[in-house]
Amino acid sequence: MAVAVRLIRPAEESSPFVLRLQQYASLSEADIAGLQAAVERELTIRKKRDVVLEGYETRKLHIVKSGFATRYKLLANGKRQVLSIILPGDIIGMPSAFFRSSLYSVATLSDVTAQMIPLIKFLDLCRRTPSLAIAMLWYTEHELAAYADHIVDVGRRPPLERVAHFLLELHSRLLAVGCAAESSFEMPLSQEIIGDLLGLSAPHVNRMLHQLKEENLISMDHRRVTFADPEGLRLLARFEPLSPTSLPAGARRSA
Amino acid sequence: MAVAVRLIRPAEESSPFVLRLQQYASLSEADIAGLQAAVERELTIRKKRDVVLEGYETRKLHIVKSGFATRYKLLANGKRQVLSIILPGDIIGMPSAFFRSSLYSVATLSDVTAQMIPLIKFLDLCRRTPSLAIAMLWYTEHELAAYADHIVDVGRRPPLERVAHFLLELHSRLLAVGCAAESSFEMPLSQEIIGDLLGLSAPHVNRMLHQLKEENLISMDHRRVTFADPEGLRLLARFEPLSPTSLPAGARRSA
DNA sequence: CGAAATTTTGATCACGTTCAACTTCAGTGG
DNA sequence: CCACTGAAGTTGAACGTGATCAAAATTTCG
Repeated sequence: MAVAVRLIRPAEESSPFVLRLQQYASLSEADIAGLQAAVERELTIRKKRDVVLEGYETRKLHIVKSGFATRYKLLANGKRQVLSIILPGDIIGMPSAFFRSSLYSVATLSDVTAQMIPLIKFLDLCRRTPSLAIAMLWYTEHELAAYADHIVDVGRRPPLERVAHFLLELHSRLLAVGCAAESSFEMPLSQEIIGDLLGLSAPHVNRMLHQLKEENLISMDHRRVTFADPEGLRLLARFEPLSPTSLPAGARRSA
Repeated sequence: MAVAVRLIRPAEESSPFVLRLQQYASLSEADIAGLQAAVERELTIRKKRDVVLEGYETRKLHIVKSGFATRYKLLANGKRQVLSIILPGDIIGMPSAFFRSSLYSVATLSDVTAQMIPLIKFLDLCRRTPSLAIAMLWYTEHELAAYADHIVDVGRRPPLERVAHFLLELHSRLLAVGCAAESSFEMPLSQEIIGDLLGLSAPHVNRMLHQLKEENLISMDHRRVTFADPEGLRLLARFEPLSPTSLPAGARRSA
């Protein structure tokens, strides 16, 4: 009765986004084709550009194919809170496009290529494609759980664990989209951004990173992070991967 | 062309949940009837009970009709992070029911009456009712934005603003479900819980609350909070209500 | 009415910020 | 190719905030 969740034909060249949706609900060839058809255009945004600006209206979704970006908010006191790191397979304009004016800003960290779909078109597609709607619901719940984890991080985890937890989470997400090795990865973020993500100052992030090195849990070379002791790190951070989503029987049935 | 969003017949006795969904997409009588039909049973949970326990599997959604609860996580170091306050119209089991085992715990703060729907049944209903699926997507995006706000609160807002922001947010949510007066409300939370919500210690919450009183922004009598200077409070906290959701034209069209 | 939970208060202290200087690195144009 | 420039990383010292702990006062509830 239990079914393997990730039965995806390896031959097929799927986008990270489609790959991700497949985890949540099985999409037919037609469903995927419909999604592709809704894409209005594919574009590349250069490094360090703003894609979405807080306060402005957006009615577009950008499905990221490659590259990295940050979703953040600037406060009146000059501080910045980074809400999330956007990786391939993520959607820019979520949740911003669902509100009158964008709640947050998004800026690219690297060149980003993305597929643009107007929100209305996307919602219409969801209306016509129940399994896509279900998959999207699942996708958003997943996002919600990630945000919840972030709240716990920032609210109650001590700085060292916070940094450790963040490294593990980033790695597992990068791994899922094929942007990381088994136990090392290229970190596309400055320590200042990590600080703004975790609610710490940049110098303190630096100290915590060094402490993790001293305790032989990680090693760093330029921007490459290697987990010297993945198990120890997981133990320290009490990291539990979010990914293993469970699929109820009903979700696989076709409409 | 612009349509009033909350055109709801006042005569009709709608649940806070349905009222909320109506904001996101127009549901037909049949849609609502279908939702009611999916309810397996209505139940009342007594004060201070656990509804969901972290680590256990849940496959049920509980739509809250009345009462309050907290969604929280216990850390290994004995600390607790409260993720959100659950009010009437909210769903218990979200996002927990979407994962193999529940990510968080939920405990009631007061007696809670709720309508139980098995997740599978609910998803099947979404599959058959596109407008419900769309409304739910919207609902979850809204939840996501609330969590994002929470991250900003805990990560970068100074304690005084944090508490002020929290009071305003709670009030506006209570107001939306008819559990608050224009500028005062009964606060169902101990200072310890507020602390665990905002990442502060209980004594410090106490101090901040007193400071707000001293600055004549609020007044408190037992558990009743009154906004003495709502505008000043909003200014201090830079509070921007999340509620005004904008409805794209497409969302109102029927399938 | 008594017991338990919650609020309030104060004193101490550690943690993490802040700020500034310095170093290293990466990218660019001469 | 190297010198230059700006960004990012690193370090240290001083400071202030908010945690912690404990005790007292008050409220709530059984």
